[in-house]
Amino acid sequence: MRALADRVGIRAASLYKHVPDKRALEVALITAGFAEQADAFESVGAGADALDRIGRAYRTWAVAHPHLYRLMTEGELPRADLPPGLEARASLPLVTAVGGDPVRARAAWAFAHGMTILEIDGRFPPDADLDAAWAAGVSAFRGGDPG
Amino acid sequence: MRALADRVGIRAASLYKHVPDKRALEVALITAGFAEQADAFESVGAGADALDRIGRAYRTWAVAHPHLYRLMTEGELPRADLPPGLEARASLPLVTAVGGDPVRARAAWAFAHGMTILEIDGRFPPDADLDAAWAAGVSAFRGGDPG
DNA sequence: GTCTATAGTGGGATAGAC
DNA sequence: GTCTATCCCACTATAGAC
Repeated sequence: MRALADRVGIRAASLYKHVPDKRALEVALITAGFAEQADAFESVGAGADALDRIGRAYRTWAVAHPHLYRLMTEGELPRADLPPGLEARASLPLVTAVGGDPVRARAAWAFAHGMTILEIDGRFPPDADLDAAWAAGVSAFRGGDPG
Repeated sequence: MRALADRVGIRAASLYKHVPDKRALEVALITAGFAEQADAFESVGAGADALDRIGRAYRTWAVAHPHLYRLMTEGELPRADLPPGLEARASLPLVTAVGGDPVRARAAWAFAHGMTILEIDGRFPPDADLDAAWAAGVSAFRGGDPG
């Protein structure tokens, strides 16, 4: 709260005239983040390479907002305090891109999140080719369902 | 440190007679964790379903040690303070299971980590079938490389 | 190797004047 | 809506007696 107040140019105590507590502020940020993500994913459109383009949009957005991405994906999601339908709206493009199967979409999301959070946390070896890893994952989830 | 001291039955200050600081303790825990993981992954053996069994071993171990798993995968990895070769030993079974391609192994690891950390953090919807999602991911990375 | 006591830091939040 | 002043708590770590 103090760091934020510094950025805004006021004292930390003054923030509590605008927001009840720290968590409410976080929820507002998370809400804005999901809305931005939804816009980004919807803008890639449909087509054969939709999954590839969603993957790129996912990574690009997260790397551009690493702290917000971490806030959005770590710990309990405050579903009750989020605008109804927002989470579904942000995830719909991916579900569509993998053919409508929510199970497959969940797996693809786990891959994307794993790649992203490991990159943000600097966990990959310095020489790792992350573009290639993303391509391998996207290609794995693009193919027909053999299972 | 106080919670640990309580568990051990001594005062927090006394811990510093055994370990220089908190980080050294964490590094010791991380080292033990990787050794345990390596044992678990090596014990699945080779074969056509090695990838499936490694996936199950990965998830089982992580869910059994959620706090240690988080400690091992969050933030910077203290590579310089880890026993040489330990990280490689823990990851070798996966690399072998995906056919020796480190890029493909990296993608499969990202999927496994994504599934795992999202499950530990309770981020999946309550009705999500995680067994099915794991199966979908494993099947995606088991198939031949079309990309 | 254990203890008590304490230093030092940081962070969330409130009270009340203006 | 901003400020100053302050409270309260949690936490890592050290000093020094035993």
